[in-house]
Amino acid sequence: MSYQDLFERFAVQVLPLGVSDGTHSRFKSIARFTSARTGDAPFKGTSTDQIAFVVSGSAKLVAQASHGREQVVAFHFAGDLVSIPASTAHAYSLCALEDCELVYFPADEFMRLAEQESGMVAEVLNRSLQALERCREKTVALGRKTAQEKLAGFLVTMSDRIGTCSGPNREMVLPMSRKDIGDSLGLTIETVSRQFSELRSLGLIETQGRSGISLLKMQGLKERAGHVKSAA
Amino acid sequence: MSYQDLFERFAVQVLPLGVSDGTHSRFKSIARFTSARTGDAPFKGTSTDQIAFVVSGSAKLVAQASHGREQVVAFHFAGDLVSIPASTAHAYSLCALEDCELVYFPADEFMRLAEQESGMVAEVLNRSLQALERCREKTVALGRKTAQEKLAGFLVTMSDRIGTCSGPNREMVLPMSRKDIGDSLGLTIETVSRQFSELRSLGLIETQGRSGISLLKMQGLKERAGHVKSAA
DNA sequence: CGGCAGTTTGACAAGTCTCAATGGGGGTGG
DNA sequence: CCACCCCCATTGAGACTTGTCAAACTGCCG
Repeated sequence: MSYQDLFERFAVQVLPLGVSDGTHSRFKSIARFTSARTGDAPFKGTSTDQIAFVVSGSAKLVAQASHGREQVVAFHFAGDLVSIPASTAHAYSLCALEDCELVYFPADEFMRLAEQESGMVAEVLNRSLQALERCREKTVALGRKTAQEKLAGFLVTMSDRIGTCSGPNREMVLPMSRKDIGDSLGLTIETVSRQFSELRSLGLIETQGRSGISLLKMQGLKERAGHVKSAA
Repeated sequence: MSYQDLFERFAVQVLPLGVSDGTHSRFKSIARFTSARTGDAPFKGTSTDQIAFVVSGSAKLVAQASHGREQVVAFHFAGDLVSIPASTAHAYSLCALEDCELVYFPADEFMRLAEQESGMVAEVLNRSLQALERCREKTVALGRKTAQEKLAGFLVTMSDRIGTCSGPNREMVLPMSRKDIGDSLGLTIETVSRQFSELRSLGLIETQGRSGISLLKMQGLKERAGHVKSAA
């Protein structure tokens, strides 16, 4: 896809309707582009905050702790806007799960421009609040849930984001490996695998190959995710 | 403190400089006020998103999972703006650690008004991004750190927010109990207590009574917090 | 079809949780 | 102002979930 087209995808989804031509072209002048192949981490070691828009593909936002430990902070898909902080206590990077096309900006310039269009800041704020909400939910899972609850909750959440309906079931193709899932849930590969087997033997899911998943009993999965009753 | 004064505290810290009188008074007209005594949770069970400004005191944002498990998602102090979501998979509430004075708003009305002042949305966005950053750092701690690293990191972070310098050391009075700390770090009271003892016997901290803490060796604590080297 | 990376499964170790008892701080009432 | 008492914190022993190490298996790609 041409840079022109990539930018337009960003503009349609993020710039508010009726944005002035001037703002449109100013964003275009500071936009940068990159294609990341699976496994690439284009922002690794960045010394300034970045804002990236995922035009296509999927990616994981990874934080690195000492002793080579990695924590997946969030997964992102086409249409998502991701803020990638410069290194603080932990080093962050955005790593492609599938080949990705990205439009990105230095965060400070992006914010400066955005402030000139109030609808634009509001759009970014909405997306940030959504990211905050997801991060809070992940916090609860990491802090207070068992391995099985973590995986059940993960599958339910993912099916909302990338799943398709198939009769009463939901199906999806996970773009991430068992290691990525483990690094996201604070578990090891082995524990993730054991819990997949457990959910399979409980009849809650079926798997097709390495990445195909069918959720057979959404209700049962949600119950096992350890949510509070009020959440229907 | 009078409602008038409470609102002015909010206005000075959150409304942008040079905001119009109209906006100022519109915010004032939707503002609500409450005083929470230690242990009170004024937004428990709210069915709509709320935005709260902490004028004085300190509070914890708590998420409730099944089986009575609680996860402290964030601690907040005077001057903080907190977004409290209506219940989703988990029920959230803001609970006072010390007596609090709060100014709050229904989130939807707040956002609608904010959008009319671009500087206002930008201010809220900045604060949200800071909250997101803190939440991400917590995610790393919960997912990939040992009990000792969690507590060391917690003490370092808290000292940045509420600590005072005392020669080469940093001192603080923690407003939260061991249970709150455990619920924040995904640990039990007992494990938190054991790690306090361990850090004490390593000569990294001293404690005065239940809540007084002196951090004696910041460098040593940061190393034990499991941060990556690059973070000086 | 063959090789390899990723996944599954098993046995064992370790860190944290649970349950229980003791100790101490700090607030309250005399 | 002091003493008492209750709640929180600390410490200990044993159980359990998850991590670690190792081996076998299997999709998937060339």
